[in-house]
This record gives sequence, C-alpha cells and structure tokens, in this order.
Amino acid sequence: MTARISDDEFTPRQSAVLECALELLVAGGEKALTTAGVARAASCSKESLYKWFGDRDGLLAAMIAYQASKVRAFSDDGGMMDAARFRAHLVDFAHDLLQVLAGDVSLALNRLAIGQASREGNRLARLLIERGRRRIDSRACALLEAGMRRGLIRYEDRDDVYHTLYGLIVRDLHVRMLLGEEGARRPIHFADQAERAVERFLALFAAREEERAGGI
Amino acid sequence: MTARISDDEFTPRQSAVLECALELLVAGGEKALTTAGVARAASCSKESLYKWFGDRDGLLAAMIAYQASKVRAFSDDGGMMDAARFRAHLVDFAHDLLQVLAGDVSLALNRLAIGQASREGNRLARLLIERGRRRIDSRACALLEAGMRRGLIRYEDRDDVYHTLYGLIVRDLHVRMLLGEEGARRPIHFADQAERAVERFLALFAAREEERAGGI
DNA sequence: AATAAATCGTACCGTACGGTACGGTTCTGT
DNA sequence: ACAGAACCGTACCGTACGGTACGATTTATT
Repeated sequence: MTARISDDEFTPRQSAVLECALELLVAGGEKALTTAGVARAASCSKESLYKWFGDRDGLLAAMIAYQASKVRAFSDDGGMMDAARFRAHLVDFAHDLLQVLAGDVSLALNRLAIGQASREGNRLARLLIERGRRRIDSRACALLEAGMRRGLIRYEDRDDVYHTLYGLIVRDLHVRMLLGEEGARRPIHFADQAERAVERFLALFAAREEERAGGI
Repeated sequence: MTARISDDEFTPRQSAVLECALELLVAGGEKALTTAGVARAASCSKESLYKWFGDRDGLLAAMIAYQASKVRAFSDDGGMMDAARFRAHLVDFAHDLLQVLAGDVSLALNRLAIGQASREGNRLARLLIERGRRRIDSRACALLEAGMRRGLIRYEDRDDVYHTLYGLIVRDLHVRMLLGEEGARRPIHFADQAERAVERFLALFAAREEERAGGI
C-alpha cells in the first residue's frame, strides 16, 4: 500500500527530498526520475525513500501532493464590486492561470501524469486534477457567481460559461507548452492574452446596460 | 541515424507492423510499447524492426508519420458560400476537430509525445505538430479566410481569431482527455459543443448585417 | 551517558528492456 | 531452377532500474 497520501503533511526532510525530486523531474523528465537519482540528489538513502513513500508511484503521488500544498488557495472578492473591478478580477485570474500553467513544475507534473494516463486507475492524473485543478476552478466559479449575483454577467450553466472562459484564455496554449513548443512559453504575451480573453468573454456574457440596474 | 522519415512511404508489411505497434500503444501506453512486444504482436523479428526504423525512437517517429499519412487533408470550400453555409462549415470543422482529438490513436500519440517532450530536441512532439496539426490549422485558416473574403466575418489577425475559435471549441477538453478523465470522452456531446462554440464564435466575429453587403 | 530509533551509503538481486547475432525459411529476380 | 536477399524466430548480451538488506552513523529519548 502506497503510503498515506491523504495526510499531505511532510516532514521538513521529506519536503527537501521532494523538492530535489521535482528538480530532477523538471530537468530531465520522467526518465531522469530514478529512485537512485533522487536518493543521490537529495543525499538520502533509497531505503528511506521506500519507507516514506512506499514505492516509486507513491513518490510520484507525493510529489504532486507536495507541489499542490505549496499553492495557496485564493479567496478574493468579499468587498463590493462594480463592473470595472469585476473585469480587473477576471483579467487577474486569466493572467494567473496562464502563469501557473506555464510554470516549469506544473508542466513537468502534467507531462508525468499524462504519460502515465494510459495505465489503469489513472491515480496520478486524478490526483493532479483533484489537487491542482479544483483550486483554480473554485476560484473562477466563485468569481463568476459573484458577477452573476451582482448582475454584471448573465448565464444559465455556470460550468459551461466557466469552461468557455477557460478556453478563451488558454486556447491550445497548454497542449503546445506540454509538447515543448518553444514559442508557446512567452510570458511577455500573457498580459495581452489575458486582456483579450476577458474582452471577448465579456462581449459574450456581460449583461446589457439596461439589465445591470435591476431585475430580469 | 534514425532511418529516413522524410519519405513517409511504408511497405505494406511495414504498415501492418506499425498498425500493430499503434494498437499496442493505445492498449497499454508507452510502457507497453517494447520492441519485443511489437515484434511478437506483428509476427516479425526484432532485427527487421531495427533494420526498418533504426532504433526505438525511429519506430515511434514512424508510427506518428504513418498515422498522419492516414488522415487525408480536406480541401472543402470552392463553391459559393452564404452565411448559413459558412456557419455549417464551421460547425463541421468543430465537430471533426473534437472527434479527431478524442480518437484513441490521437490521444495515445499525444501522450507519447508529451511524455517525451522534456528530452532535448523534442523530435516526436515537433513531428506530431508538423504532421498532425498543420492539416487542421490550414483547413481552418482557409475556411476563415474564405469567410473574411466574402465579408461574413471580420478580423485583423487571422492566427489570433483561429486560436480563439480553437479555444471556444476545445476548451480544456483535450488536456482532460489526455489525463484520462472518464467523463471527458463523451462523443455524444460533441455535436452540441460544436454548435455552441460556433454560435459564440460568430457572436464575436460575424460581420454585422450592414457590413455584409458591401465594403468597409 | 546510554539506549533506541531513524537515517545514510553502499552493495546486492532479479528482471526487463534495447540492441545484436545467427541459423533456418520464405520470397524474389533471372 | 537456382542464387541471393529479405525475413522470421530465438537466443544472447549488457545495462539500467526498482526494490531489499545491512552495517555504520547520526539523532532523539530518558
């Protein structure tokens, strides 16, 4: 049984080891992530690795859990919000999303999970979605619901509109980055892209002026 | 040197072997794609594999080239096109795109290329983009340019508008399918999704009635 | 300080895989 | 029909990796 992963607390030593493992993964992909390699890079024994994480798969799962635990969940909104602030929040979200997806570690972990996705169970992929994606989803959905409540946008199916926002922001960039396309990772353009995506999103879903004031 | 891949003609025997290899890859992922396994499944000798494809990487490249060669390039349009036909062409494109991306072999090859993307050079990933993606891109761009020429849509940057169309159609579905998410591959919903995506695309880029008739 | 637990480094084992070699067999060209 | 090439099946080699064992060393506990 592959060690406990429900308890995502790691000792400092274990965290340091996982950090080294992530570095190895980022540098050389899954092929470079050997147990002996991690042990050497982290100056620990293979025996400790197996004791802490069970087996290699447990190590991979721990790396995902560890990385996810480093990303703090946002809880923006709260204050009052007019159309301009709502738009700014959307742009912030878009920019953050692009930056997260373009991160070295994020790309490496996604490549890892996708590479293993054909295996039965899909443990890693499910973990990645559960731990990494849910946060982003919930942040965006909270934002969208706030916009809806204040009459700034109109929609029927929240998930549908969220996925549309996602598509407008990310397009095929994520897959292109996962494939290692050089030109794809130009964080310089992220700000522009975030603006344009939100522009189009609001063009599709913003409530019209006359609706913004009151009822239906 | 990894055999010639620029000449994408394979003998019938080689094609049969590559077919078996693709089956193996789809069934069990990269891990299941061993030279011995391919030889056994295809009833050929490992020596022939190495003679034909050079080494394992050459085999992978040949699989991509072979699969790409099976997909015939569209050359739709040609006839005259009004707004309704243009819309129908867009929906067709969207539907085809979703169906292609959701294909077993497509997903398996993308997983393979992504899993190897961290290696230097990125040969497989570049091959996949070059051979697989370009066709889709060119079909869509031809369609968009035809729509532009006939005054049905208006845009400034063709690539930008194409990527927006792509994002509206695919959203995060491709990555979710690559991660093996069960709910993602529901071809039943593809038709709906294609309709909705085109709807939104036209809401963003369709020329207004008064523009459709004549000049600026 | 003494004892127990945890950890390190290294060595070891079994297996699986990439790649090669070779004898026997089928296909091809003349 | 015959020679030569292509090909199949199998066996073989070296290596690399996952996983285990163990003595030496460090750390924690009382």
